[in-house]
Amino acid sequence: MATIYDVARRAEVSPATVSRVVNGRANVDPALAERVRAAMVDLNYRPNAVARNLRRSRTSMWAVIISDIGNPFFTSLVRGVEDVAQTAGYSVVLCNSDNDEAKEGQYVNAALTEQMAGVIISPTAGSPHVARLLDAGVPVVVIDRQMAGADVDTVLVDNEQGARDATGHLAAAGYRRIACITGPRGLFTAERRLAGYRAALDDAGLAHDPALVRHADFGVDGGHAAMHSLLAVDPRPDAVFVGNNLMTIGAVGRIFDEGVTVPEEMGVVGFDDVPWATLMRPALTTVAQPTYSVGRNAAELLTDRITDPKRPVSTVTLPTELRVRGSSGAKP
Amino acid sequence: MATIYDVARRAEVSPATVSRVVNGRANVDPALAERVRAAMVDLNYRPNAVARNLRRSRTSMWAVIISDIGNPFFTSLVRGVEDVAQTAGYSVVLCNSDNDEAKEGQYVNAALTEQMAGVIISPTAGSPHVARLLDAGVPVVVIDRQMAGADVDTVLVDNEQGARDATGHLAAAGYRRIACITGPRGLFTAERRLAGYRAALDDAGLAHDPALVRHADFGVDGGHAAMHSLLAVDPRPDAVFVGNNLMTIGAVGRIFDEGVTVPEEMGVVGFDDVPWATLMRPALTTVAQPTYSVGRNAAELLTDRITDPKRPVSTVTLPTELRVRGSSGAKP
DNA sequence: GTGAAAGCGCTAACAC
DNA sequence: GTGTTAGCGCTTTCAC
Repeated sequence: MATIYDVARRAEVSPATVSRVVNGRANVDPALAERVRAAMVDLNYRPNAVARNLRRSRTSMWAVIISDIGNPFFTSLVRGVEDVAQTAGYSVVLCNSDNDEAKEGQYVNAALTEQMAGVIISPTAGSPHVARLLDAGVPVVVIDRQMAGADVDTVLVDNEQGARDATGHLAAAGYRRIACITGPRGLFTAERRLAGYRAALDDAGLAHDPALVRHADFGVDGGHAAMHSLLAVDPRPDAVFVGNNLMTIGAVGRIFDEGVTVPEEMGVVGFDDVPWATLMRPALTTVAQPTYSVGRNAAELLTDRITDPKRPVSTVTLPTELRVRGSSGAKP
Repeated sequence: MATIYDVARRAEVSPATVSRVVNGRANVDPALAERVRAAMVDLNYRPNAVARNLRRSRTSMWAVIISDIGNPFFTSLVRGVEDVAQTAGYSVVLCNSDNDEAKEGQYVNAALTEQMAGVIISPTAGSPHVARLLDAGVPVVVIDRQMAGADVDTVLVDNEQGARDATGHLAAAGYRRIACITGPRGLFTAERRLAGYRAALDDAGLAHDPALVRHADFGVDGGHAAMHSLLAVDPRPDAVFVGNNLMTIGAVGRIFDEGVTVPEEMGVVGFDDVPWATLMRPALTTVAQPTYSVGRNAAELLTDRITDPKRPVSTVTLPTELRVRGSSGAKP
C-alpha cells in the first residue's frame, strides 16, 4: 500500500504538500498539485484513514445502534440518517443490539474505542450505556425512548397521541369493549401507548376494564399469546389496539386461527405501518410513524451537537398518522 | 482521555507492561498486573483503537455491505454473520448500499481507507467495486450473487432449484398457465430463478409462453405493474411464480384489486419467506431461503480467508425450502 | 507557497 | 519479566 511518502517522492514534493492536495487545501501551486495528483493515480494511492484519525484524534464515522434490525421501523430511519450524514461528510455504520444490553454495551465500547464522531442510539430499557457515551464526551442522540433524567438530545414520536387516535377511531366506529396489547412494563414506548389507549377510553366515555389489557414482549409470539388470552375473556372484547407491528402479526394470526371475523367480530388497529398492511384481508388499519423524519431529525441534532457541544439539549417529538383501512371498519 | 502513558505512570510501570496487561499477554507479574488494572480503573482508561489499528496495521472490524436493509432476507443473515464474528473477536458494521452502485462505492472506499479486516458484500449488478477490494488484498466474501469470472469466495442459495420446486409445485397442483415475474434482466438471482421456472415447465411438460414472463425491478411497484399486465393476457394465466418478496406484495395486491380469487383463479408462490406470509388469506406459499446460514457460512469463509489468504476460493450453495401454504392450494 | 519535523497512542523488537 | 525505543501514516505548526 502506497503511503503519502511514496507519493511525495514520486511527485518530488514534500509529504506536507501531498497532504494539502489530498485535503483540498488552497495555497498549493496548480502545477505541483497536478504532479501530485498524477503520482497518486500512478501509485493507486489511498489515504490511510486510521493514521489520519489518529493524528486528528477524531473520525468521520457515526454509529447508529438500533435495537432490532428486523423491525421495519428502523429501515427508513436509517435512510434518513444516511441522507443527512452523507451531505455532512460522515459515514454511517449500523450496529444491531438485538435489544440485548450486553450486545449494546459491546457496540458502545466499539464506538468509544474507535473514536466514533457521534452515536445515534435506541437504547435498551434502563440502559446504562448512554451515560458512558455522554461521560466520555461523545455526541449522542437518543431515538424512540426517553432516558429518564438524562441530559441528551432526543427524537421521539408522539406515542401517546398515536395510541389515542387509534383507540378513539375504534370507539368512533362503534366498538365498545376495546382491548389493548402493549409492550413490556416499564418500557417507555409501551407505557406511552398504553396511556394513549386509556386517554381515548376516557374521551369516549368507555369503562376501563383491566381484564382487557395485556403486556407482551413486542414480538410475534407475545402478540399471539396475548390475543389468545384476550379471546378467552368473557364477555369477549370486540376490538383490539396492538402496540407494535410484530405483535400485530401474532395477534391477527391468532384471531384468524379462532375463526373470529375482522372487522365484524373484532376491530383491529396496529401501531407502526408495514409494507404488507394492504395485503391482509381486510387490510390493516395502522398508526404510521414518521420513521424517515426520525432519522433525519436525529442526524441533524447530531451534527448540531458536534458543531456546538455546549448547546442546550433538545427533544423533538414527531406526530404519527392514522391510516384507516378495512380492519377497523364500522361495526355492523 | 487517559493514555497508556498515564496508566503506566500511575502504576509505576512501563507503557509496554500496560500494553501487555491490556492485551492479556502472559509474562506479567501478577502483582504488577493488579496495579495496572487498578490504575486503569482509577483513570477510566480505554484503549484507543485507532492508535492500536495504526500500529498493528489492521483492524478488528468487518464491513457487511448489503443491497437493501429493508429486505427481510438480510435481517437474519446479519445475525448469522454477527454470531460468528463475535466468537472470532470481530465487530460487524453494516452498510446499506440501497442497490446504488455509487453508494456501494463509497462504502467500499470506507472499508479500504478504514483498513477493515474483511468485507462481506452483496454487490450491485456488474459492480466493479469487489475487484477493487480484491486488488487491495482485502479479504472478501460475496453473497447472493455470483461474480462472473471473479476469483472470490461466494455463498449462494440454490435459486434455480428453489424456483423449480416452486413452479413444479404449482404444476403438480393442477395449474396449467403458470406465469413468472422475475427480477431485472442480467441480474444473477433473477436469471437463475427464471431458469428454474423454465426447467420446471419442461419437467411438467408444459408449454413455454413468452407472454407469461415479466422482468420487474424486485420492488413492490414493479410486482404490481407486472401483475397488472399479466392479468390482461388472454387467455389469462392461472398461476404465478413471483421471484422475490417485495414483488410478491405488489403482485398479490394487484390480484386482489382485480377481484381475482386465490388460489382458485390464481395460484401464487413467492420467493423468500416473510414473517407475514401466514397472515395473508390465503396464507402465502413461499420458497424460504436459509438466510441465517448464508450469514454464518459467509462469516466462516471470511475467517478462513483471513487466516490463510492463499487458500483456494470456494463457493457454498445452500438449499432452499418450499413452504406450502394456502395460496397454491390445488386448483379445483 | 513549500518543507522539516514533531507527534497522535499504541505495539513489538530488542536489550537487560 | 520488564523497560527502552522506534516507528505505524498522517497532519500541522513553524520556519523560510
